[in-house]
Amino acid sequence: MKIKKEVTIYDIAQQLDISTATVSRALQNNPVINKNTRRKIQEAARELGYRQNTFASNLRKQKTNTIGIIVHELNSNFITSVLAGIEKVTADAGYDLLIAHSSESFKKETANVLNLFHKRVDGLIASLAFDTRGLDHFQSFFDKNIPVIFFDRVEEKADNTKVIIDNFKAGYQATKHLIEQGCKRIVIVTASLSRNVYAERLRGYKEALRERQIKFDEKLVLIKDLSEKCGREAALQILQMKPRPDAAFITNDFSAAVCMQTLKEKGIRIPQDIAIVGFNNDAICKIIEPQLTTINYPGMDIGEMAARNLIAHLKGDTDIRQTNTIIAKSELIIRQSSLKKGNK
Amino acid sequence: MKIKKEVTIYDIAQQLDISTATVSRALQNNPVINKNTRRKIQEAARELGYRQNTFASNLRKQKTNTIGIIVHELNSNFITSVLAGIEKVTADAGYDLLIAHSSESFKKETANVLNLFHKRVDGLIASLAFDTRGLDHFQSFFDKNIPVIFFDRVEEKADNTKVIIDNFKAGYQATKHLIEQGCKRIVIVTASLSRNVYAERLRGYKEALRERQIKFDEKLVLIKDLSEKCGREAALQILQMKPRPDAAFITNDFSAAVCMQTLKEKGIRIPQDIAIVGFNNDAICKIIEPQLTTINYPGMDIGEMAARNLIAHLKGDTDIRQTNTIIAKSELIIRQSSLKKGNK
DNA sequence: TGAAAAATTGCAACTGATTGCATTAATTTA
DNA sequence: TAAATTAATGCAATCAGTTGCAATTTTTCA
Repeated sequence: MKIKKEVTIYDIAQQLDISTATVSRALQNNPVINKNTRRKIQEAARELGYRQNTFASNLRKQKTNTIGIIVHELNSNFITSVLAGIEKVTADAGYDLLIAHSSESFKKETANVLNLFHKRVDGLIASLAFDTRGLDHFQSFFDKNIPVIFFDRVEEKADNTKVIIDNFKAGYQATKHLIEQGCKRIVIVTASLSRNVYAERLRGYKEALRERQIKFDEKLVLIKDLSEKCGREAALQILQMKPRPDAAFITNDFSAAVCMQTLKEKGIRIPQDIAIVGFNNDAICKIIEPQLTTINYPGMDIGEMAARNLIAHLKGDTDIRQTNTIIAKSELIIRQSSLKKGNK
Repeated sequence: MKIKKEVTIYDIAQQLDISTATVSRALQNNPVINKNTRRKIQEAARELGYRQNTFASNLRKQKTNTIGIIVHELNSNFITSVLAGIEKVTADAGYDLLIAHSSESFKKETANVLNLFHKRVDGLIASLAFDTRGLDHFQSFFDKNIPVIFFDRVEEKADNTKVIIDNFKAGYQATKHLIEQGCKRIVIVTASLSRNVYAERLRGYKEALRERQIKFDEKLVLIKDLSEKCGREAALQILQMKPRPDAAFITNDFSAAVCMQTLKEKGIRIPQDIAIVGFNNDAICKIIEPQLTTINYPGMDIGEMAARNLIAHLKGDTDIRQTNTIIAKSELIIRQSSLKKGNK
């Protein structure tokens, strides 16, 4: 099979005996070109099987119509919803997406940022890795005034636009709910406190305790990585504690599910012996036994907000430096795993 | 803040008073350039904050070093593992990935194919959407001899390289296992039979029945979309059937989990009343109660194989037309949900 | 020391589309 | 009908690298 030569606007121009300038304009539907000519050119393009060379175009136009996205992982319901939300907005506006994921590694994140910078994305939407500290690796973007919007895992102090939920409130609500169920010794399983989301959730937890005059006990705070393994570990640690805790707020649904299962294996009844609250409202919440009380994390909304905001920047509707923090609504969803009422 | 002007190889050339040709070669670490010159140029590039213009480069080189990936969804464990496998291989070989997903829509898939074609990916790895029929929408790739490799959801008749598991065998094993547990009326929940994977699994199911002289009953085949809703529906349908089935082979773990849960709610005991086998070996298998027997679908391996094969094509090690079908190993993983032994 | 070989470097064409400005053609107006 | 508008098209520079081939410099070896 012969490989067909690539068709360019020169070929079209030649065939119709007109200039490439006219062809280029016609293909962009520029009204300055005569309607008939335009139609003729577009037809010829179709017939010849012309495809635009994005590189030549990007090179000349000095922009890519592409938005870069950096997330920590792909395999969570939350992230998938965020992506869906972003896609919904950007597709309409005619932008392409370039998705990179850091596997929770700062090193990979840095590489991704650099890569997307080289690829010259017009803007960036990012959620930071676990161990990312500071935003120096985004400096290249800041220097060139390329808009960057963060979501979920953000750098709180930094002066950037961010889309987040009120993690403090979420932590507070979850804890308050557990207290209202009569729990007094509430374990909290969370991740590195240098990551805003986790620090805030803990702060909310503390506040709820304080409000009800329950003394905060350092030993009930378990800092983990929110993996499968960590769910198991947390369960075992909980079993070792005495007096035994009567509730656990595990800031990730999957870990919570594993933890709950491990506890059940050891003969602990949920929620009677230990009440459990997760975080995210992943699909698993509803298929485990008992169903998991959790915080709904509205990924789709967050994605949409981030994308909409970014596009506003790109269109010049808003100044990049006019940064702000957008708070999405989250809420406590109460299911069986935390309802001790029957126990009273 | 002033936006810095972009640094090009011309700037570097000027500063060092050499030609752009030398700069270009040096930045590619071309050994034809003197080591010292190379070092000097690379240093200057770093100092000036030079970043390569990929478009100019791609335009001239006529290739992108990018591999396109089209999947039906992102939010499954299986797909995520495949992506991880692909990434592992391609990253080493210096390729970038462009990931698109079709949301199970043929229309979106077509758009994605076109888009990646315009983006001039050097090769493509794809898994087809539910309702995709034929491969005409890939014709542009075939015409230009751009290698395309399919995995999981493939078009069986088509003459392309594909990486799959032996779905027939998987269906056979799952069914045989259930029969060995003493089950006689085995429901199979699967998806559109025009999609190879599902058709094959059903064929395996039939074969296992035939072998044990169990009559095949059309009414026990439920064609669904393998969503959450479908798990619930399947459960309700099963409850309606009389005599009641004693097993269900649900070709998707998540659906199986939902189905199982619904059955449990209705007072059915698993596996005593109804044994259940899923498909994929997603993480949920181990966190539901009872743990789910399933078919392990080695996503990572499949991704690696597909990527390795594609890269071999790209490097010219193998002819694109020398297509083949690569079968990855899959296996039955037996857990509680199907073990009726205690029942006998 | 001088010629041949090897190592470096540079020239200039090339990749394909876009766009400011000039030119030409068509239409309107006085 | 000539001048003035308006509409349509083309010229040619530009975007930033890459690379075949030629030219130059350096090294090697007799």
